[in-house]
Amino acid sequence: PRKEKRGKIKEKKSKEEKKEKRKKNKKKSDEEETPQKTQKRKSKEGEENNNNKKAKKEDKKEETENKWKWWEEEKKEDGVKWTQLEHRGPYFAPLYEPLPDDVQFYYDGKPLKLSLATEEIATFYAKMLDHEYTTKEIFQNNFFNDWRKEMTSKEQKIIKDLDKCDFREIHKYFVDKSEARKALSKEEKQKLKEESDKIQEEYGYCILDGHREKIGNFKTEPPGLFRGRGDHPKMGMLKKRIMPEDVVINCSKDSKIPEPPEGHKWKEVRFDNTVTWLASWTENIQNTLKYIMLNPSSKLKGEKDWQKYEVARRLKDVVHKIRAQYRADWKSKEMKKRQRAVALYFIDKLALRAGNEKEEGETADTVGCCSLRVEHIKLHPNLDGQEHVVEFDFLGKDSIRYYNKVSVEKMVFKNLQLFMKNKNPADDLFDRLNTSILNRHLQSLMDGLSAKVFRTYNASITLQEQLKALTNSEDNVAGKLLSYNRANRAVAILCNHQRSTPKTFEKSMQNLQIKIDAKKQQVEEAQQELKKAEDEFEDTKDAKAEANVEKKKKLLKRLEEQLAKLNVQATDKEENKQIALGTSKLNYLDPRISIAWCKKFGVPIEKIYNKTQREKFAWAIDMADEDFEF
DNA sequence: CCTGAGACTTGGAAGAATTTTG
DNA sequence: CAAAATTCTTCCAAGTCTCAGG
Repeated sequence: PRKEKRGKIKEKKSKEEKKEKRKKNKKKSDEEETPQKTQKRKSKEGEENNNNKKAKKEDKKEETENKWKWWEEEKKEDGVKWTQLEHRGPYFAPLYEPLPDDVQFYYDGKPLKLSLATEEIATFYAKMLDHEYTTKEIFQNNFFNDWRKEMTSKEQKIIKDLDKCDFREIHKYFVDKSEARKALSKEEKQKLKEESDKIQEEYGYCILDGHREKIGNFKTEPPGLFRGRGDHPKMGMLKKRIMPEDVVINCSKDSKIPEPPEGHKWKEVRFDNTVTWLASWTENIQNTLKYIMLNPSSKLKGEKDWQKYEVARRLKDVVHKIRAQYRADWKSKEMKKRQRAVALYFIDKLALRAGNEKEEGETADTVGCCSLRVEHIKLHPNLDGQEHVVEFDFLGKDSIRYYNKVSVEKMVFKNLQLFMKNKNPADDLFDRLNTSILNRHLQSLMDGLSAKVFRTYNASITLQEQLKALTNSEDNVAGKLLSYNRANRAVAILCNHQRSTPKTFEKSMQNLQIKIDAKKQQVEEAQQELKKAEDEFEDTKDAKAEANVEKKKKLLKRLEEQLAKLNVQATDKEENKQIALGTSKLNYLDPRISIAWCKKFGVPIEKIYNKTQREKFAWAIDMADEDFEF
């Protein structure tokens, strides 16, 4: 309680202090708004109903006024995460609604009425019918196995072959249903939205140390079929419905303890203030825990995030020493040390993940640095004019392929040859190393250092360097944003953050090209018209003609700018085809670097961070000025 | 040291909402 | 204004890493 008080007082005080600052900021950002935008807003004003607008405005006000600036408070003692935690417990997935009687399941061509539980599981499969998953044998087998377990003995006797099961009518029912939902009237949609807002309002927040904080995932996961990524041995297995009896609640002793749904009990209620989760349950596929935790905008998550970047910044001070040491260790007499040094080199240079061991047969076969196998690399003494080239080809996290050809130092190359000698393709490359050995070593080099810190550090430092190299202060905002995206992209490539090419990519690229061509045409026409106007002015020398010249000049300039913008867009799009920027932006790049860049070059923060991102990075937005250096 | 449990971060895809376009 | 395109949000799987206990 004492702590809480102190926090509150501090908050109040700081609020007053910041009021001035905020005012200034607001003015500034208002001014910075483009005229276009203001105009749009104005034109909207007329149509939109006043009530709505007012409500929105108040909403916005509240947002800025009530924010908890936890980063201005003193830290809690080690290991204690909160002193007060109150919430409503998870929101449970809706119960199964039976199919209407005219929607039937067919076995061997004949309609078959299923028991409720069996029918529910059948709908899981039916819903996925046009997904590639259902064509895979493992998926089908796992599903059928688990499905049969839940059948009545009578059903078990009849349903013996998945190929004889016809789910198409059920499938169609759900397709139609989702179409119908899309086609609802505005009012009906509004009503649905209000209902979900109400649930969000009730279950989506908790009270943490006197502050209302948003929860990240307040709903239990609905039952369904497990979809792993890549070649997952468990794909298609039945994910069971979570019941209150499965759920452990965590909250503070003196808080209002959440009520389980009527007729039910919690598995357990505990009061553990050394952890950050509000509720947990064990998931039946991998037998691991799942948690309900806070939203990234919360203090608990934000503080940790901030701390992560501070650790990475400390690495910056010692990284030269560490690099010198692992280079020296390449020549160590101890095999163990050599392997450690080469692995660390990969982690540092290529931003590979640590690579924990995984239980065989339980998950897809993926690897990281320490778990690389001989079959994952090829050594080329010479390749495409480069020496000592290592060709990596393996599946990493989420079964995303890592493919890279890297020219490495001679000593690394020699070591790799040594590590691979007399081994089978399926043998571990670093047979004397694992993540715990590596991390123990790293911890001894710097407090808080582990393998993943290198990824954070290299990502952030790369962004900072790239921004420095690419940004041209003469550019307009669009040009600067292209530079930002390119810097971001360099990081995403480093971290191997890939996405599948969007389905609409080719088409939208074509459309853009058409637009560019049309704009070029316009520019040419405008040039001709300007010429004509100039000639006319030459002849007549009258004021009207002069004004006309000015007008045409302006038009041309505007068109040229628009063309440039389109070209920038096209470049950006093409370069981004298979790169996913989101993960690095959200998890690896110290937000203060981006914010400092925005401030320095007069780019509004909203251009690089959307609302959610600004909420997550509120701490950074508040504390970073344009001089921030990572 | 090794092992497994536990807690927490990181990841792309899919679905929903919003904006742009024709 | 509807359809298409784009952006944002949700979903939940899959990593990392620490710690307790043998």
